Amino acid sequence: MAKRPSKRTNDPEGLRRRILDIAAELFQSRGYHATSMHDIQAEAGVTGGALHHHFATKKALGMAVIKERVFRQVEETWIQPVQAAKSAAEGIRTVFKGTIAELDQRGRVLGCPVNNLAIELSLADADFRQALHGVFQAWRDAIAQKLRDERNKDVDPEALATFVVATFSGALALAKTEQDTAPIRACAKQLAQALPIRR
Amino acid sequence: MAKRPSKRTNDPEGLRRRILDIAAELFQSRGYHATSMHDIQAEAGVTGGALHHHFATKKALGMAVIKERVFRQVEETWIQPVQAAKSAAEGIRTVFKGTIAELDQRGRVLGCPVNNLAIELSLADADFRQALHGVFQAWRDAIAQKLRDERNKDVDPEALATFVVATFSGALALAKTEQDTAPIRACAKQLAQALPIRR
DNA sequence: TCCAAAACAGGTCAATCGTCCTGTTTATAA
DNA sequence: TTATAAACAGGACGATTGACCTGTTTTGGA
Repeated sequence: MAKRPSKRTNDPEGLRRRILDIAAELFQSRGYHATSMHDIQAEAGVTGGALHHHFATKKALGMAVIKERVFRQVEETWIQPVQAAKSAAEGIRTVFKGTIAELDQRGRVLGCPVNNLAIELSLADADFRQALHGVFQAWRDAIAQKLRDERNKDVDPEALATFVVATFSGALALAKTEQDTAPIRACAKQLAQALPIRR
Repeated sequence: MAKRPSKRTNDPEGLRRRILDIAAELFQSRGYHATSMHDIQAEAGVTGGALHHHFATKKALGMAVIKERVFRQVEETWIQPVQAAKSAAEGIRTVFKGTIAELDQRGRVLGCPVNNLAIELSLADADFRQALHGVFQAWRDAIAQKLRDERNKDVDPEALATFVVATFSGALALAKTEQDTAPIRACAKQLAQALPIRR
């Protein structure tokens, strides 16, 4: 018995994931306000009904992007590598090197996903600010914890972790404006001198 | 003879300056895309005709804000103080300290004006990117030149200057998201250790 | 005094924004 | 099978956006 050619197959999780992926991509490359719901609709290939079904408002979509995409990116590119490294300094160096290599390979520098949204949305909405603050905090905490484990009395773990996060975010902002990884390389070099236990 | 009560007094330069001031303020606190021409019109107390007469497009207004306001802010808060300081390290420390004091006094942290616009506009428009790149360059050059004057063989002036600019921008982004100057203080402390000739 | 250009007033315009509506199809459990 | 809710289609909605237009007033040089 031949199956009637179904016109549609419901896949709520897959659709939701596709919308989130596209939204995260567009929010990073164009910014939140410069990306319209229609853009996301067209780019993801979904109808307005489907988009509204999964995310009733643009803010809900933005919050989901932060909590389910941006946070995960920070976990993957920073938190896990730092935890897995044999020392904080080693982990930080590795992440910088990896970032530079990845961006050199790709054409464009889009900047730091957390920082991009943080700057555009922190003052616009309290919920956005809190969510982004949480991402920064987790990022910083992972580095601080690694530094704490090393029990180096010359090191202030919290301050140094904040310093690393700030420098990375700033370096990517400069690289974005310059469309070149040179600023990141300069910061990686200078930061290496400021990190403990050179080896 | 009593003067006829004139309904209007033309003051093109004053009006232009007022529009630029308001636009710079709104672009910094709300962002470029989140600020409408109507917002600027209302906030500056000018008519649509006057606004359009001085700035035909929003982009033209944005470019003028970058070149005539943001650039000037960087000159005043960074370039001049660094040039006037007895050493680069001393100048950098002074600017950080001044920024912290100013922000602690004020309620809100709006972030770095250059960085705010750079992140939102660098990928959106080539002219914006170039203009903002120029501001970053002037900022960095001033610090690099001061470092070069000191002829310290252990210091790479360009790299260290980039490092300082990145750290400052990133620190203000963190402070903006946290609405607290703590990240800037942490960065100032860590940066001081990385600067040459501690005194 | 006269006149051309600049400065400004006040509103219109199509396009686009985010939201939401009604209807249809698909999946799920009884 | 049947009922019920979730998933999705496709557009409509009023509000707002940036641009710009015509008309009036002011200004400064001839």
